[in-house]
Amino acid sequence: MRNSDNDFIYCENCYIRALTSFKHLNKEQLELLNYEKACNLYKRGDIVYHEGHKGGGVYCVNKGVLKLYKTGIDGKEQILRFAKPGDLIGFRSVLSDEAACTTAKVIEDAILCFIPSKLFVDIASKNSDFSMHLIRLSCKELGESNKYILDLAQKTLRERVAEIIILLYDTFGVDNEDFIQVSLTREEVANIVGTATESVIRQLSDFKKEGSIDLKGRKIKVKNIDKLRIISDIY
Amino acid sequence: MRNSDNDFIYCENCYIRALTSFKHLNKEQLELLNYEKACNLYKRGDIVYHEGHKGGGVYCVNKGVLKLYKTGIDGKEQILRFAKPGDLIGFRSVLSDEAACTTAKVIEDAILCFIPSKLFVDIASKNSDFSMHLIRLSCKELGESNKYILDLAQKTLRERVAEIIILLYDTFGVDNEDFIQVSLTREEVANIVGTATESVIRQLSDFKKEGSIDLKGRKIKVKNIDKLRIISDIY
DNA sequence: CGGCTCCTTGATCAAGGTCAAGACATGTGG
DNA sequence: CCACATGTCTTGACCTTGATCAAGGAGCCG
Repeated sequence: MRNSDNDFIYCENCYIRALTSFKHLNKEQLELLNYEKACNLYKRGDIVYHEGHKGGGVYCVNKGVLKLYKTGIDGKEQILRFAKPGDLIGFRSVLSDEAACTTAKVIEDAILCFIPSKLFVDIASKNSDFSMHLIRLSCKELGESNKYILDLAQKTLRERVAEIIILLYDTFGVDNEDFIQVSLTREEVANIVGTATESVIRQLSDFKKEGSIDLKGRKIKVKNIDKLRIISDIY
Repeated sequence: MRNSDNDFIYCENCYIRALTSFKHLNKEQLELLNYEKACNLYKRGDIVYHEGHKGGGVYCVNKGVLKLYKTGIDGKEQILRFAKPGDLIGFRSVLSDEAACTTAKVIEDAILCFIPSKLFVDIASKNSDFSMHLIRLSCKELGESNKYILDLAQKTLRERVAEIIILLYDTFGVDNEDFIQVSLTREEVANIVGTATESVIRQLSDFKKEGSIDLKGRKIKVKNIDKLRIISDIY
């Protein structure tokens, strides 16, 4: 984490705010938020918070990309989701008053605004539009987690890898050459799919042979998204 | 579902209410709830709501046990959680305004009180104690789902079966002979663990040979919970 | 009794994990 | 500029886990 007073963001003018639950704040709450929040620059590899620690607050992603993961046997990561501009992270543990159940690590240099628990909970309990938006958020995430449980339990590796490519495609979009705009190591992809690095590599090169994708270093080019959708069995 | 006017439950006197988010209602809201809710008796096997359908409301479990599952390939169920007295089901889809992502099926005869969406959302948006309690609920569930994703992705069958026995133990308790007080078919156990019926059977008989459990029909007697905890690798 | 459903066990097989080795890319210091 | 080290990627060989198939047993009910 780096101090970056010159990067100070005024909530009033923050265009990211429209994407978040904070769009429901009234003027007074917005001023409080602006006053109490702290914006900081984070570099690739920085850890924002650690699994098991009580989070002191919530982070609003203004710029960059993070991965949220749990650490399992032998330190193997299981990536649960990514966070990008407009996403709120750490609110689960703050709202349920439990320790963080994931670790948040920066994978693309980021600007994060920190909002202290107290203020966050305070606003939530006073502003029903805000809190209803949060409920919708956590219920949506819950739906996604439940879906992924089914996938892990029942789908084959091939189906899951196809599904993850689609997820990355939908989450990060593609550049003008159809390369997905995120750079993950093979190991990281494996840690989303829930498999071994070698297995992901094999599956990716199968998809390449079949003409569904192309590979250029860490970048994945999507050539036939429909084929992948059929494989991943989204019905 | 059966009508059961004689089973009518007055929210004011309902001792289950103290266990639920409804304990935060004021007198007026409680009267509304009492007036608008509908209590019904359900028999084992009854389906309360179906995956994919827009839920018309939320159910409060007064008595009985239900399983909540998603249906996967070839109709194979993945059980996500159970609901017992004091639990609220169906609120995820109501609050996120999505279709139900699970099916709710009765496994022990139940009394459920139905609360229409409109009333439920209305109360949530007006009563912040109530809505904060709901947030906490969904965030907790989210934490559990995330934990299970890690388990499915990284743990062996043996570890997962041990873990599920502990889950059932904690959720349903034991009778005076240490038998877990829930009756699940082997297939249902397999559908929690995320594996084949035969694999669960083999693992259970292994645990029996090792002296961790005893089996009597569908009932599981826990003989050495600590050993199971070590196996399931909860640290 | 026959006809269910569920449970159990054995045999077989494939998916995918693990191990090992080499390729490739990148960065560093001499 | 080269030699070397480091980290990631890739491929092949092998082996384990657990899925699948098949058959028989136990319990229950009309």
